[in-house]
Amino acid sequence: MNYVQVYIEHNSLSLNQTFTYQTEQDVSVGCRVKVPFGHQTLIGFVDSISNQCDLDTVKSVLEVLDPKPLLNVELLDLASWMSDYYVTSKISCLKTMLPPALKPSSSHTHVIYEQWAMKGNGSGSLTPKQTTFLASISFPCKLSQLRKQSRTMTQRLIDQGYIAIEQRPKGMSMPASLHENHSFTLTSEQKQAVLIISKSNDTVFLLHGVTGSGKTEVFLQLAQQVLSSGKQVLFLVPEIGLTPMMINQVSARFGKRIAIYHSQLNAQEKYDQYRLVKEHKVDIVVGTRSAVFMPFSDLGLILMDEEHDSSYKQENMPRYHTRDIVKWRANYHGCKVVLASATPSLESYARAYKGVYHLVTLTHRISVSMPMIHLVDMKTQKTHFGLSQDLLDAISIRLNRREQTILLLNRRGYLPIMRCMDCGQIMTCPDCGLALSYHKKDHQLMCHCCGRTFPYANTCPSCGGHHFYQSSMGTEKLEEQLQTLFPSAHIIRMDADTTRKKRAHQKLLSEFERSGDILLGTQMVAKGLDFARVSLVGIINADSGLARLDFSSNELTYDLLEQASGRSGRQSQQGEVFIQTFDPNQYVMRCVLHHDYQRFFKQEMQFRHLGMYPPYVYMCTLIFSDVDSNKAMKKASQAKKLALSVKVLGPVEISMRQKKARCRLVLKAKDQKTLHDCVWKIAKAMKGNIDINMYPMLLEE
DNA sequence: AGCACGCCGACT
DNA sequence: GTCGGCGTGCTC
Repeated sequence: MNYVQVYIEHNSLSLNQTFTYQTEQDVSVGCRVKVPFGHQTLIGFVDSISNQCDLDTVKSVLEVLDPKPLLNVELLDLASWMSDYYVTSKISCLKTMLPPALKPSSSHTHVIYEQWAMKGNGSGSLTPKQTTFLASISFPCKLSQLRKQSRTMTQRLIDQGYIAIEQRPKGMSMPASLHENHSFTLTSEQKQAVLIISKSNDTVFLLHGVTGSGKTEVFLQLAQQVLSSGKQVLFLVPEIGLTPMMINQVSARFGKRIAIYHSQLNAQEKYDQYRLVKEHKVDIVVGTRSAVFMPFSDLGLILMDEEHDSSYKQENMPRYHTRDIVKWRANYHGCKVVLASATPSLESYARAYKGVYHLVTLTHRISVSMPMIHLVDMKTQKTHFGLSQDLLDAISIRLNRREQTILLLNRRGYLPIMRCMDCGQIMTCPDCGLALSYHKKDHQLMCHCCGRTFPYANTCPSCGGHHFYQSSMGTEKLEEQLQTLFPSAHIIRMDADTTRKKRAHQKLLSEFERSGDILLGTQMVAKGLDFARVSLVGIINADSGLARLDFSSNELTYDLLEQASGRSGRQSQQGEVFIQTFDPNQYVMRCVLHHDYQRFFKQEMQFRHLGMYPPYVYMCTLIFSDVDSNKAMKKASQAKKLALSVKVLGPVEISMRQKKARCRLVLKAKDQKTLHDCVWKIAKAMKGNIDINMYPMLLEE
């Protein structure tokens, strides 16, 4: 008789312990089992196995679900470390590591495959017609497309092996491998960077390269070296939808032995990719946050592009940061890590500054110089619908020259705030207490915090008035107004509303590349896009991020402005950027004006030092919620009494969530271990009735 | 997290 | 007398 210690499928920290069951079946550590637990039957993860037990009541395992462990030793170790490091339940860590298909009680959804034609090395003679047909094909392409052109010739070419067939899950794009035999000439700076990283004995590198300095090529060269030594490479990107060019480049270079893993894949697709890695059938994985848990056996290099990006931090439990996981795994595999960004996180740059990371810098753009920045002082400019005359003139010039413009407005919807002209009331969400936005297309009000929608009746709920202030605007309204100003322009709007459908990103972007004049959108247009004809970027409301008074709002604003600027003038002509601000002397604006990251870093570090914020301290937020706001406050105060060894801010009441009032404590400590121990102490005392966010990137929820 | 147990007030 | 509130504590 064997006894197994299992973690139960409950995310609560109060159940973060093993329970012992008996079984006669074969089981190993890392398998899932079905067990009775109280009045319910649940799925658990086997943590350890023993042949004796000192408990008097032990129930039996009902069913062993996996013949083989789902996770290897490395990943099981990683889960333990994560659970401890982020003060979360171990089961939540184990669950996030698995593709959804392997999560408990998943119903397998079937994928539809489609056939792709690949270039094959066929033999046998061809007729002249067949030869020209074969030459006209740009591989890879969909087989159905070829069949449409000529069914018989396609079949003949397949039979003779000139066309090879590959099964691909439907919807997965196959990049054209046009660049296959392209020669890659590196600038001396790039060569130097590759050399330093590959020759050095250090493990973590911070590659700081201005936008357009060719970080990708450095990545690809490093990856090539590691791949040729037979090891695997993990290439992390912030969000797949926003970096299609990057994916195309990587897959064009490394062809078939690549797995692409991101949140938009369905369960089956994810499972397929997961298995490819597990069975060592691929050598390189390109993916988002969740790809950091791929079951590599022999990892040789981890590349993390745009390392400062906030999408690397998971906002649900467990609230891990990909960078931490990357470093842990690199340490386990004894491999190198390259963190790269044009605007590194203060945390990483501070570490590089201290020599903890090896700093490598790329200062030159490859083809053209950095874009010219104009700070537009909105206090003195005359404006039309929130657009300054300078920016409007610049747009007209681009339209005449058939060049493209990108406009950034960080608010979606039509009217972001509905304030009644009669009583001054703002319409708010009953669940969150935050302002509702009016969306004209659906004719409804939406809460951008929880997504709840309400029908719009053009009536103020408190006084019955019918008039609302029209002063603010979101992307939907901007699009409408731009269209009246430039009636013949082809305007494409990209925000959370227009990209809801699968693959909508790609559709909008390729439409823009083909025939668009103006691309307008929220944050998502600021990053990673690389269009040759874009020579103007306009940032409509550059100050909006600074008003939030979060410790990281300056950093986020600098990052957004610098990244957005980088979209302008990437290939032939020098780009221009118009930043509309009410405070052009603010230091974030000054630093962006001169593309001076160093100066921004030094100034911001001073501010962080004065305010005792990261990276000078380790920080954690604790949120207590209750339908009764007094009770939430009471819980928070109670917890505060336990936090003797660290500095505590709060409790403060923050916005509601799911009809519950919330109170927040912020804990800070100079020493990581002090903070860690203190949070665990509180977590145990409060029995998990608490929302913990270790090392948050933002305070505001 | 669920769910039972248990200890108090107000109702056919 | 009983129904039902939700505080406390247990689940191998």
